[in-house]
Amino acid sequence: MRPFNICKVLLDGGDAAQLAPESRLDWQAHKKIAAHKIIKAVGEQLDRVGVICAGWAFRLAQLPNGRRQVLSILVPGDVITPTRPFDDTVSYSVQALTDVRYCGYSRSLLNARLREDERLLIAWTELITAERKQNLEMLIDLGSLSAEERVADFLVQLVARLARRPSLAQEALVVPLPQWLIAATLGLSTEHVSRIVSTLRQRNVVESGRGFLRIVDLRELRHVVGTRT
Amino acid sequence: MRPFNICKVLLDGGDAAQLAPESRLDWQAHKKIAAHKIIKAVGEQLDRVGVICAGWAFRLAQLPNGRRQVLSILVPGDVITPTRPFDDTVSYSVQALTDVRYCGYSRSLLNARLREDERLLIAWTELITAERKQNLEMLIDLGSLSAEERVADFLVQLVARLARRPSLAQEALVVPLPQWLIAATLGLSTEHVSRIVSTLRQRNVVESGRGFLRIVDLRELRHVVGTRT
DNA sequence: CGGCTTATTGAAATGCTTCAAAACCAGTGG
DNA sequence: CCACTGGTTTTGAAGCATTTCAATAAGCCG
Repeated sequence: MRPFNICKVLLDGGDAAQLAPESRLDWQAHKKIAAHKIIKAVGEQLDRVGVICAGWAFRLAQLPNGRRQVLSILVPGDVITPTRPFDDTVSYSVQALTDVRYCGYSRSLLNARLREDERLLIAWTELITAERKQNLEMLIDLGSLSAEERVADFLVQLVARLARRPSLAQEALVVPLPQWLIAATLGLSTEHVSRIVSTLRQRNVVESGRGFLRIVDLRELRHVVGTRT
Repeated sequence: MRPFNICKVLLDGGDAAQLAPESRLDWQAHKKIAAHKIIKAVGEQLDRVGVICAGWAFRLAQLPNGRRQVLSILVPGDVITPTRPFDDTVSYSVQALTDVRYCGYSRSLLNARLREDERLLIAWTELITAERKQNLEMLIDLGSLSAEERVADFLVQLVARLARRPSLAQEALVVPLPQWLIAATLGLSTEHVSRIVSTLRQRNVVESGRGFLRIVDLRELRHVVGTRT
């Protein structure tokens, strides 16, 4: 597996298949991280901007009271710390969900290129805008939707994101998410998520198993969201 | 009231008092908008980047089912569309809460300056990062906190933001928010917000009246958040 | 004043959580 | 290869936080 080139990722909307690294960005050989390990811890200093080449990860906020809120799910092609070409500290930890391979590019070189190349700067801006939009959609979900609608919308959004990555198209409808992760993302209890997934399974909308979930009837899933949305 | 200069806003962390416009940014005389009017509608094209000079506003998502989710509160010095120096369409409407004065700067000239001046680009990046952080904090609130904790944390965060603006310091503890707005921000019903505000008032933590709320005991408010956070 | 938006309060309904217990599955070491 | 272990999923029942419904009161604007 070759690394994602961050410039291509930026310019081609985050897919760009697997291209050779561009020497000027001072590419760093990809690192491998085992499932459940922490990729970036809170407060860590970053001199590199990482892109996920393979595997899934998630961004997590640990609250003092022990609760955990998942802030976003990261899939191959995603930039691990998108707001960080200039800023160099991590606010929320990023953890591997499955085994993950990612590679890093020099922050300072990337900065320089962003200023040289307007197209690149625009692309990077769009990357951030997209992330922001995801966050806002999530906010709307948590603020205005019922538990079932949240689960449905979450899956619909996730599938939409994956569909934008041609290289992931084949497996796009199987997501490697355990239910506790979905619960922590949507602000629900794992038990309730289990109940919701059960009913969806009975209606043949999804299949599920230990640690994964397969979308069978995307149209119906959209309909669940649309029902009250 | 003189307009906020967007460069100063960026470089000086969003305050910078009221400075004369910088001709190179093609400053536009500030516009006045009455309370409750829409400043920017969804889908509108923007050739200018706006900064609020006076008054409060909010960013709103209108759901098909009629529910409304407030995405952020905007105070004087805030950039109305922070991700839009490059992108030119509006995803969520922005409405005036009180009477608002704002002024616009040419998007294209700002773009050019961002590329010329590294300090400015960094400052702009930080602006976006701050916005993003606000969104994520909100996500954590909605996902993990009880209703009372949400209200308390919301106020604490808001006061913290205002405190960073020296020019607003005097009035920093009176926020012109009707309860329905707080409810729509935190994903609660207005009735429940009313109940929560009532108990806070009985405990002498806040005072409240039609359309405003005064923070009396910030320390206690923080304690409410800290209790379970 | 009259009308409209905002705030308050109560009682009933509900959606979700919590607690508890069991089944299940994947990996580990004997 | 099997039994053990730890994490995940499932299911049930009770409890609670928040919503909904309904009705009233209270400021504010023309």
